[in-house]
Amino acid sequence: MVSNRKCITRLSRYKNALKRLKALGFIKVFSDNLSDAAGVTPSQVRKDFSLFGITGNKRGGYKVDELIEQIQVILGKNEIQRVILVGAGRIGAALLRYKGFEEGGIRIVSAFDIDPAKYLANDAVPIRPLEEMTQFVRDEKIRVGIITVPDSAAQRIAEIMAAAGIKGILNFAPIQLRGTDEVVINNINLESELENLIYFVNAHSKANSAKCD
Amino acid sequence: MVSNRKCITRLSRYKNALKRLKALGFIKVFSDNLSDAAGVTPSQVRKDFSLFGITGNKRGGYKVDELIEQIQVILGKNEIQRVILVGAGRIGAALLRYKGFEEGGIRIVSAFDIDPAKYLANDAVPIRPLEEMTQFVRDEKIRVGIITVPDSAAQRIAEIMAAAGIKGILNFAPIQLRGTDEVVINNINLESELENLIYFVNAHSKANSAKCD
DNA sequence: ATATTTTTGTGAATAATATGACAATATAAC
DNA sequence: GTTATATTGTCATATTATTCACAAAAATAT
Ligand SMILES: NC(=O)c1ccc[n+]([C@@H]2O[C@H](COP(=O)([O-])OP(=O)(O)OC[C@H]3O[C@@H](n4cnc5c(N)ncnc54)[C@H](O)[C@@H]3O)[C@@H](O)[C@H]2O)c1
Ligand SMILES: NC(=O)c1ccc[n+]([C@@H]2O[C@H](COP(=O)([O-])OP(=O)(O)OC[C@H]3O[C@@H](n4cnc5c(N)ncnc54)[C@H](O)[C@@H]3O)[C@@H](O)[C@H]2O)c1
Repeated sequence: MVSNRKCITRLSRYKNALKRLKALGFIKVFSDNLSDAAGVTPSQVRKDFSLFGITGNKRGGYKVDELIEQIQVILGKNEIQRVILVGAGRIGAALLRYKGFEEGGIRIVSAFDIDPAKYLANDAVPIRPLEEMTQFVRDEKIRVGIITVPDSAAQRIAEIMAAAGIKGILNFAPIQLRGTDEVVINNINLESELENLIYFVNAHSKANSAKCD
Repeated sequence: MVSNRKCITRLSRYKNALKRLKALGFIKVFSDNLSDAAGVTPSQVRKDFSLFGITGNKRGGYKVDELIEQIQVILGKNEIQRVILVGAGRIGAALLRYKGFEEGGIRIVSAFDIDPAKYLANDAVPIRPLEEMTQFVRDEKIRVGIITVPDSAAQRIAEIMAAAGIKGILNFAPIQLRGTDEVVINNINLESELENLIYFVNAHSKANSAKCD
């Protein structure tokens, strides 16, 4: 098992780049085509592949179709990944209705909320009472959940998810949920992403005005 | 200038942790309180601070208020950061209406779209025709933009933004926009975040079933 | 057939990050 | 005041990630 976040993220990038290259008619690629398309170095590509036991052909590169297939298997894309979401508010609803996940083999099968005004039993993705979540997760053997509730509720929802058997959580609430041996957590903090960007924009403009001295 | 993404992200985390600690009544903190609250090691905290020239008192720790203030200045939170958004669709609308950014000193001052059905001249955050963006950015000296248009339009919007004088872009479209010397880009790919999570959930369950052999 | 070229796969070298260790020093205890 | 104690700030060390370099292998050219 490769336990390097960045490396897995690159794998997603390679997969996306490969799909573009395939659409452009490429049948095979070399590590430097792919690295170009993915914005990394060729040796990074080869090293990553080596880590996952992906092999190509000396002087022949990699067959695009096979490569996509191999990466997809590593990323679990050989089967549809069923996911639930808790908190059908603004951002939750945006995610629920996004078609792109399904195209990538990720299906949000149900949402849950505490607000009865949000319930929608017969939608493409039903929105159900929170109380039904635990049973649903157990019955459907769901392992991945998305949290889009207010920060004050996030920790509690994470605990309910973990107790129900969820093994991975994508959390959008602006609190840093801590993972355990049992549950992997990926915290997305959009304000922090903006702060990060703003820091670099400011640092950059200072560096440039310094250059002008 | 510190040019380490992770380090800036930690700074956001410290800031958030400090605000929580302050709410709990802390007047001063030590590197190990803070590291606990932020989920890093104490030496990481001190190392980061040292990098930014933040100093405390030997045996006295750091005064919470001063520390928050210093970090906020580094992150540009001493002034309101004005930001625009292009693509007032599902995810764009969720971001537009999110109150949390304003609380953190980040204000989305206007959105832009090509679909006249989306225009809303007199909303809290107006949604205007895309054609008005360039002028708006110039007049208002906006430096940061958020892209929430379909992937097919993202590259073009990024170029228009750059030409108008935008220096930093937070991109939600699932294509990897490439930064330049002039423009910093932070790509958020939510599908890739889910793929990442799913990889670790699967890898973990395999590792555990292996343990059971 | 043989030589030349191209490209992989990987171990070694380098670079980037994080942790550890501890001297310096401020505070508190006596 | 003196001693003991706690905590920072930073340099040394360890760990992790990336790039380099090149032998091995396959394809192509001669
Ligand atoms: N909207 C954004 O653009 C945005 C941006 C960054 C972060 N976030 C974060 O995402 C989260 C959701 O934001 P939002 O704007 O969608 O908020 P929202 O208020 O629109 O939606 C929250 C939803 O969660 C539901 N909810 C509340 N408590 C619950 C509970 N205990 N169990 C189940 N459901 C519960 C509410 O009924 C509501 O439907 C927040 O933590 C917010 O900080 C949102
Ligand atoms: N909705 C989600 O949850 C989600 C999740 C992951 C990624 N994304 C990505 O975010 C982006 C937006 O997704 P969405 O679901 O909000 O889509 P959407 O179709 O709801 O919204 C897109 C908006 O962009 C506008 N638009 C299109 N072309 C434009 C142009 N050239 N200039 C200005 N505006 C333009 C459209 O009029 C529309 O309002 C997409 O790239 C999508 O892949 C969305």
